[in-house]
Formats: sequence, structure tokens, C-alpha cells
Amino acid sequence: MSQQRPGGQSGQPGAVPALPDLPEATVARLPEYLRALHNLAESGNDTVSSEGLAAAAGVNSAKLRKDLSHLGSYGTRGVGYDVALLIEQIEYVLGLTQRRAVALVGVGNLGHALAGYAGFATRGFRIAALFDADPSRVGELINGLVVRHIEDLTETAAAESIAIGVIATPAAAAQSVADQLVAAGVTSILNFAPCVLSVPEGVDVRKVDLAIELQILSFHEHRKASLTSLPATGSGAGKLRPEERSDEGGARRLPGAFSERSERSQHGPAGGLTALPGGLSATGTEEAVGT
Amino acid sequence: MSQQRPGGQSGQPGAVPALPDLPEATVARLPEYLRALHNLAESGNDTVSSEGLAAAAGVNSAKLRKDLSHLGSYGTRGVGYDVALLIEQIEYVLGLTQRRAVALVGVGNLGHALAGYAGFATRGFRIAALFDADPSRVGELINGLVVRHIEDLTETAAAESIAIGVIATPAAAAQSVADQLVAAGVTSILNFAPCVLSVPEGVDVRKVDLAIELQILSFHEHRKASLTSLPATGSGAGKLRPEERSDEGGARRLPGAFSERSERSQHGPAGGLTALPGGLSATGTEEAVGT
DNA sequence: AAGTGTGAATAATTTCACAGCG
DNA sequence: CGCTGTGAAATTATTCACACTT
Repeated sequence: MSQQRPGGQSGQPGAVPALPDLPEATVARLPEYLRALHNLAESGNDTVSSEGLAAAAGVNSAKLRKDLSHLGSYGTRGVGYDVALLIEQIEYVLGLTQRRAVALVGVGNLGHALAGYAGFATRGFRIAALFDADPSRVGELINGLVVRHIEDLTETAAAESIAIGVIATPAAAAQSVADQLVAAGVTSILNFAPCVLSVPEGVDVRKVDLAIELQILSFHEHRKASLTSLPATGSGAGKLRPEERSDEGGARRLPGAFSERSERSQHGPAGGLTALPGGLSATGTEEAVGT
Repeated sequence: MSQQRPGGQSGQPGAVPALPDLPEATVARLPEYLRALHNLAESGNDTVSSEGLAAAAGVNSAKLRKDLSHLGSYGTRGVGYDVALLIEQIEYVLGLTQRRAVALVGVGNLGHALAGYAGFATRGFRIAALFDADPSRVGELINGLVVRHIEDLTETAAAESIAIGVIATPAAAAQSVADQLVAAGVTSILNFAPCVLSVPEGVDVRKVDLAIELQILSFHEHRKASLTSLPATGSGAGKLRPEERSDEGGARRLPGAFSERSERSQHGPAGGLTALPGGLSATGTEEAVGT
């Protein structure tokens, strides 16, 4: 049963993939489920329904069940999912049974914060090395790790079996750092610099850009404001024209007045989640980056 | 022409929306285009083709054209897009014609880094206030701003017209902070704490979770490793079983050996982008969070 | 020619709704 | 009965390919 896509990418009929190739959207949500499950486990729950887990993870239950079904799923009808078993399964699928070594490049403002991030350790990773190009920073001790010069990257990457590189440099340096990471054999990169990286096939890059997140929020603010301040401007404003210099002041404070889709994609807005039933508080015990 | 969805959410036939309601996926990409456009403008280009802009933004040109067509689009056939005009349009749509005020709650490790983030200012936002719950931190001066106690939030939010709240507290405090932000009239929240926030309808929440990003990368690492280390294990390994205690050592270093889809969703991997044609370097001038 | 804008085709994702198991 | 697992439907997103404009 399950296993919707038997053959994977390779058309070869005989080969069975060692791992199911999950839809990307599902992969992106598994970590969220995992966190919720850990919270539940800590609260003493040893079983949970799709409804309960979905609420704790901020998705709807149909989506959750579909996602879990892709892993072959380990629920019991009429009962729910065994929390410990599901944790084990998801951690396995995500490759978290081994603690992966992370190299952080760029120990500026953000780099410092990341180097001190406790969530690294608690969620399956180990910061193994810090690098910077600035000689005046090399040698500095951060959180028990010494900052090395970027030129030592290749050597260190091999010695520490670096699996993931995190780029926290200015944009101007990011591509060069990425090239060096790739040359050192790193095939997964998390990029905090606001620029597009070009990497060879087989290398995964994920990007986090604070300003982009804010700009997306800004769009929705703009949208909400334009909907409320001109409630029924029947004519005019045919299209979008920068002339509308409104201050968007209109009415503040009216939650419940709109009816956008109540759930959003990816890391997007988690608005409109049905309030949690009872003891399943969504508030966890882990800390934010930094504390 | 264009304007695929004339009526917007409201079924009312007479009402014309002040803003087109763009697909979420498009909204999420507009900031990336905007950044690329600013880079192009700085490099002296005053016009760009969809091909060129797409390359600079890390997407393919068909997607870019479709995205831009949703805004009514301002290109010239046979020529391309006017860079300055497109910048103006996108900034308008994203609501960046006004500099929005941001309140940052939690000035720990990460909060400090965010408070010093230059991209805030350069990309349309103004950090207007810092808050923390820890009395020993209140009064501290960060980047020219004094840290206030969280209790002053409502008052300050009104005085400074805070549009967006950024939560950089431990997870345990995040829900409470979100409640206070909402109570103060803030309808957009960027959450760095690893937990799901429950907010009333009409409030947008976006989440950034470093550990989740790493775990997604971990999945792909795991996947790549299992594909290469057992190249043709015809039988066995029928499903996913945590027994496989392999070290995934196998073969390191083989870019170009796999053939995943060469482009990825949302903020996901930007792998496989065709190398930029000529002068359009994707490397910008902006800095990463922190520097 | 060169390159946008867009219908139509395809693919991915989400949601529905319910059969069937414990 | 309650709740999972899942086909089928609905929705959303991406890609193709080309008519059409400058």
C-alpha cells in the first residue's frame, strides 16, 4: 500500500528506491510535525490523533494524514498515531539519525547569533566549524569554537565531514563562498545572503532572506489597507497606479473583517488555525535563535 | 487585458479591486525580482529582457513573464522591461512606497543581530522600536534605539504606527508576545520562534525557522547518500526502516551525478540555474543580515 | 528579429468525503 | 464508534509554445 510513486525518477522498473521520494511540500512540513511531536511527547502524550497533531503543527488534518501516508504511516485506526514511533520515523526519513556537521561562514552580526543558536544542537545538528575572510576575526573564540580563515575550509570540511554549509556573509562574498563550499564537497547550503547562488547540479541551496519575508508581509498589509480604506469605490482605480498616495490610515484593528483563505503555503502565514482543543498547547519549550 | 481574476474575492460584479489579487507564489517571488532589478539598475542597465531578469532572480523566464503579467506588466515587445518602471511598479504593489515601521520583540542573541540588520533600512523598512521582557535589558541602547519593556508595546505601537512585529523571543514567550502585538493593532507578524502562533483571522504570520531549513537540507542529503551508496540494491530495503545504520559515506564529491528537477519552489533550492549570460552578475551589493 | 503576453497543457498540491479497520 | 488511509475532485502553480507587437 501507499508509496504513490513506485519508480522514483529513474525509469528503471527493477530498482526499488531506498527512500520514498516525498513531495517537496511534504518534506517541508515534516520538520514542523517533528517539533510538534516532541512537544507532545514532553507533555506526556504517547498517542495523538491527526486532528490533534495537525492543530499543534498549524495545518489541517487532511493534509497531515496525506503527508504521513507518504511515509507508509504508522497510525492505528480509531486511535491515532504513536508519538514515539512517529518521531522515530520522521527523524529517520529526514536523515536525523546521525548528527550532521555544519560549517558556518561569516561570523558578523548574524553569524554570531547563529553560532550561539541552541536549536542547532537540540534538533540534530552540530556546528563543527566557523570561518571568516577577515583576518582580524580569525582566531576569535565563539561559543567554544575558534574562527578559522576561509582558506582552511577545504581541509577542515574533510576532517570534520561537513555536510551542510551556512553562508552568513555579505552578498558580495556569497557566491565565492558557495564555490569554495562546493569545491570542498559540501552539497547542501543554507544561504542568508540576499543574492542568488549559482551552483552545480546535485547541490541544494535554500535561502533565507529577512527582507523578503517583510516585503511579503508588506504586500498583505497594503492589500488589507486598500480593501478597508476604499470599501466600495465603485468606479476609478481601474488598475494599479502609483498615484494612490493614500496613507492607508483608514481603520486599524478589525480582526475578523476579512476572509482570506485561512491557511497558507510553506512557511507562510499560519493564520486562522482553529484554536487548540485543550491541553495541546502549541507553545513549546524550545528557544528561538539566540534567546 | 491581463487581469485574470476580475472580481477578486468579493463576488460583487460592480466592484473593481484596488489591487490585483496575485497568486501567493507570485507575491513570494516579487521581492526577489525587485532585488535583482535594483542590482541591474546599479549596474547601469536601464532595460532588461525576461530572460536576463529571470537569470538574475534565479527563476525561468516563462515563470517570470507570467508573474509580471499579473501586475499588468510593463514590458515592450522586442525590447524588454524598463528597469526603473518595473521597480516602481513592484514597489507599489508590495506596498513599499511608504517606509513601514517594524517593532522587534526580544533582543537576545538573534534580536541583536536583527536590530543591526542594514537590509531593514535599504529595503523599505524602519526599525522603530525594540522590546524585551527582561528588565535587565530594558534601557540598553542598540544601534541608536533604546530597549523598552514589553508592557509599553501598546502605547509605542500606536505612537510609532507599527505595521509589522518581529518576534525573536524564546518559543515559550512567543504566543504571549503575539497576543500583545495583535492587541496593539499589529496585523503582520514575522516569527523566528520555533512554534506555531495562533492569531485571529486577518492577521498574517510568517515564520522563519533555521532548524527547519537545515532539516529539509538534511533530508536531501540523506536522499542523495542513499541513492549513491546503494547504487543498485535490486531487492531488499523494501520500505523505510530505521535499521539502515549506514554511515552514508559512500562517494563524496560528484556534482552532476544526479538529475533532480533543476528548479525549486518558494525559497527552496535555486540549483541548476543556467549560468548568467554576460555582464549581469547576480552578485549584488547588499549585505547579509549582520555583516 | 527579438521578446512580451497569454491561452492551453501539464504538473503539483490541497481538499473532500468516505470505505474500512481496530 | 472514531479515526486512519486514500481515491477522486478541486485548486493552484508551472511550463509550453506561439500569436502578435515593436
